[in-house]
Amino acid sequence: MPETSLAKVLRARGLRMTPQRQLVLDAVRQLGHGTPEQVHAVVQQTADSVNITTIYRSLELLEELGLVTHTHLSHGAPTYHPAGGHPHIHLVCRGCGTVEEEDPAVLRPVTEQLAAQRGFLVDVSHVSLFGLCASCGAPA
Amino acid sequence: MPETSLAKVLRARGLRMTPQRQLVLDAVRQLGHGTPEQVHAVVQQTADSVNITTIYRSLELLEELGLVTHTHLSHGAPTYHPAGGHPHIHLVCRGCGTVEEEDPAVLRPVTEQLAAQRGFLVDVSHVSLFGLCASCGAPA
DNA sequence: GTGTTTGCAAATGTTTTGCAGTGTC
DNA sequence: GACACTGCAAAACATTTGCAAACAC
Repeated sequence: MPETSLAKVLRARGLRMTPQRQLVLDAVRQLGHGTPEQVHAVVQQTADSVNITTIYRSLELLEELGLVTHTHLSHGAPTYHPAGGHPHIHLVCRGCGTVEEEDPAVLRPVTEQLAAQRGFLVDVSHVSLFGLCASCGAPA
Repeated sequence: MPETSLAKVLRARGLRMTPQRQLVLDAVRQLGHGTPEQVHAVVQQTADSVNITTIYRSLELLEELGLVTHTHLSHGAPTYHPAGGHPHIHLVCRGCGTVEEEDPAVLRPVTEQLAAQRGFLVDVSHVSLFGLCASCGAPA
């Protein structure tokens, strides 16, 4: 995980390296997964003048560059997370709102069946499952 | 599937039967699945003066009554569909945008594993899987 | 007639866009 | 010194709320 790869990737496209972009990427990595607002909050801890608009634009760019990806969780809130690392699916708890990550391998039986049966190719990198986590599911 | 059950369900709660509510329910059933805007469009074919606000309020009410449910699809767009019928999961094609329905039973292996391993209880009624349908997945 | 429901308008929250100034290369 | 990037303000969009008029019961 080369920390300076961002500059390199940007330059390869004729784009420019800026502190804001590095901060946004760092924030996503630190959060693991987070909404644009959460990313904004983290970035502002270091540079409080960074505008929310820049967060949106940077996230979009980083996604184009393949450094982050996003999914849509419960209420439709977009959630960004680092890409390139291990792929994973999301387990979203409706009780406490916690987001856990899980190995996409658990979906194997499902994806295989859907492919064989329907020809539908599931994009496992964008799967979110809703439900109740261990703490919320077990009554008190 | 009693078509007049709406009036009954409403009355049981001290609520009132209105044409708007029936139209919204009919529209959801006709669409199979649709966003509030799509529902609005369908309702307006019959009564063009119905306000979008009423669509939102009716959908919320119908959901409370257990007659429809909703999930969040790709871009976070809320999608409503009839409830009480057969439960199902959604297969959303990123290529053509088509939404197919599938038997939640295919998820059994996954839900069992997550329950045993993590204590996470998946709500199968709200599952959406993204990917490519047979037509879009197979090149031309 | 009473109380619920509707439609309109305005408020809200989130994301996008335009533009002039700033900073990177 | 060009041109990309940022910040600010305003626009766009989806959804929610307040309120008076209209309708179901």
